Amino acid sequence: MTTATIRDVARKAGVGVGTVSRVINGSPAVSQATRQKVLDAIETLDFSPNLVARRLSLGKTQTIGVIVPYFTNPSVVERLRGVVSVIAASDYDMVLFDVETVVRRETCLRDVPRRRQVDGLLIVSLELTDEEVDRLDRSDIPTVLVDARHPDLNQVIVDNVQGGYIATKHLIELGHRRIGYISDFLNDPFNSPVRDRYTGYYKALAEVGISLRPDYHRQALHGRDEARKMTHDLLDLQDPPTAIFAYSDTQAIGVLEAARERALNVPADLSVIGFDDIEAAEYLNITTIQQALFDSGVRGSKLLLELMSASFPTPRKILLPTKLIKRRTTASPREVAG
Amino acid sequence: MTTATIRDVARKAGVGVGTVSRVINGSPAVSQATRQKVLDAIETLDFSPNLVARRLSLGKTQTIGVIVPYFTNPSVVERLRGVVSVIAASDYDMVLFDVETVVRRETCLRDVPRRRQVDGLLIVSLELTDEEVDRLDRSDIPTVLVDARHPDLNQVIVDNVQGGYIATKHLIELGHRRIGYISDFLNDPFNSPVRDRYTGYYKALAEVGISLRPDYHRQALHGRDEARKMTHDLLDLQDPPTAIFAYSDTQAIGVLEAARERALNVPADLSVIGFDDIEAAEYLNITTIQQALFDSGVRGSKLLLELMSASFPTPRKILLPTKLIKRRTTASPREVAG
DNA sequence: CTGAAAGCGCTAACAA
DNA sequence: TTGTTAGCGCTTTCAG
Repeated sequence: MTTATIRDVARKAGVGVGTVSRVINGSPAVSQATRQKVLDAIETLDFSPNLVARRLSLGKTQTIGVIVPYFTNPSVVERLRGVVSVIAASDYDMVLFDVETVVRRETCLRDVPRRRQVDGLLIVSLELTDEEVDRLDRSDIPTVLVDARHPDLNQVIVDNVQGGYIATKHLIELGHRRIGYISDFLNDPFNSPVRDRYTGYYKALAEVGISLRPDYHRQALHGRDEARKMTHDLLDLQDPPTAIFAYSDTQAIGVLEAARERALNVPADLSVIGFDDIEAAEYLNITTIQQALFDSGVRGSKLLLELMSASFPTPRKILLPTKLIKRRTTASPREVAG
Repeated sequence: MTTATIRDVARKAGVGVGTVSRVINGSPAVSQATRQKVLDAIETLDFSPNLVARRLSLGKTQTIGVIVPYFTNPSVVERLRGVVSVIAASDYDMVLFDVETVVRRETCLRDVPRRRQVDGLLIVSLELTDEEVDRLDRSDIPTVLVDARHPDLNQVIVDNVQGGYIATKHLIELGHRRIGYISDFLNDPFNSPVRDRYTGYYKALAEVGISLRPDYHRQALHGRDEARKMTHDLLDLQDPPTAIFAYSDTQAIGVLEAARERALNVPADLSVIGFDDIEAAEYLNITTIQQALFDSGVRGSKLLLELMSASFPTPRKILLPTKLIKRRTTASPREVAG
């Protein structure tokens, strides 16, 4: 079936295409009678305006691009849920770019703005280089970062330093002195949260005069299994930590697995605290640091929508707080509790 | 910054727009010298073709629409991961339509095809009425259903009857005779998996002469908490079930919660089996029926890609099997194991 | 091999 | 109030 065009409607209704366009777009400058004729023609032809043509003519795509890395990461998905919830309710379509490789990252970041594919861009959990930001600026496509920082861009971020601090402090207050931290690679230039949480960890330790033990910090690629292995390494130490702070809940689950493999009782033998408060953390009763994942997506897309209707003079930053959620994987260490 | 157009490039290179177009599209009918001139102009102007214009001209959107209900549902997300993985690697953009309300369902299903927004449509876990399918057919946009059935459409589905059967059979073989089933509403016209799994449950019971006890089947809206409540109802019965088959892992988690609230030991006091094998099921060691969630997304999008390049004479159906994953929430009932 | 020109379906400015 | 027309930026004949 070949779809009806505005021209077919015009012919059928015996009017010009301009008039049809006016009716479609609800212009008041059409007489009741003509409007009705056009409406009838639209009805019988089952006409609906071709969006692509409309977009070209308007110079607007009515589309928001969302770039996410690792669609496999539960916290990214949770943010995305927030994004979806507001975009679905808006007049915009949402096109999703999943970035898993460096090549794809580059093509997305370069081509999407340049080809005028989208009216606005939301970038989730992906840190940009200055050069990339420059190019973005030049394309003047409104852009908002969620869970990623850059001085020149609008962003919704979480206070990771505070989160790392709270987590570590919680363990210290329970009486732990030997506290490990397992995380993604600290030197990943695109992952500031890892560093920030580490900073918080460090701050809390320093505050009470516990000196940093480099061997208590392990890093690897993100993942449950990697975390499991790092935990074993940590527990193989002469004087192993009595508590482990995991960079993410996913990793905390790996820690728990390692503990189980060694028949270690959590929290009696080993305290574990995660980060994110994903759903699984609740199921598994993992003590964790909650960050507003869903909400960060909501706030980010709302900010973008605002930005698209009226650009701000200077980039706006929204900082979301974190919160300790005490559950069953943390307790005082044996030597203290006993 | 106003982006360069093909005309700017043509002027700069001193050629016609047609030639530029040929270069962009890799037509061999351009001399090496001209090609180089054009390439240079493109380079200096940082030109990239406007996608919307290209789409209008070609009459193709280079876009695949994906309609999903309940982006909150972990198994839907898992399928989506599969979809994303193949679309991201193709030349198509993916636009995501999240459908949470009836109104949105209707607008999506009606407008997306009619407005020529997409070249192909993937519908996940959403069952269509005949009328909706008719309209889809008339729009002749290639469509594939994932986890949803319809006689006239291409589809990737899972053998839910078999899954329900396997689950129930497993419990029977462990010695259970009083087996409950908690699920979404059976009479939801858009949710055939609920009915199918129920059919499997029924078949397995009938096979060994256990008569169906209506009070052993509870239904409610999907959700963990609803499942928790249904479980309490079941356990309040005079002779409560010794095993519960939950329609989904999410619901199985609710069952587990109820058991914990009653200080019931799982699996000693109560066996629980779920369905889907989402990640949480693994963490929580829930015995479940695995279905190829990710794979269903992969298969569905590949089928769609195929369909878009050459339509099939008759709708294709891919049936994915299910598999029992034994973990720690099922065991023989006390009276038998005793 | 290359340029000119006619669309793709719509919007909006301009006349009438 | 309405019809006509010139684009939007690209692709693709059709001549040459």
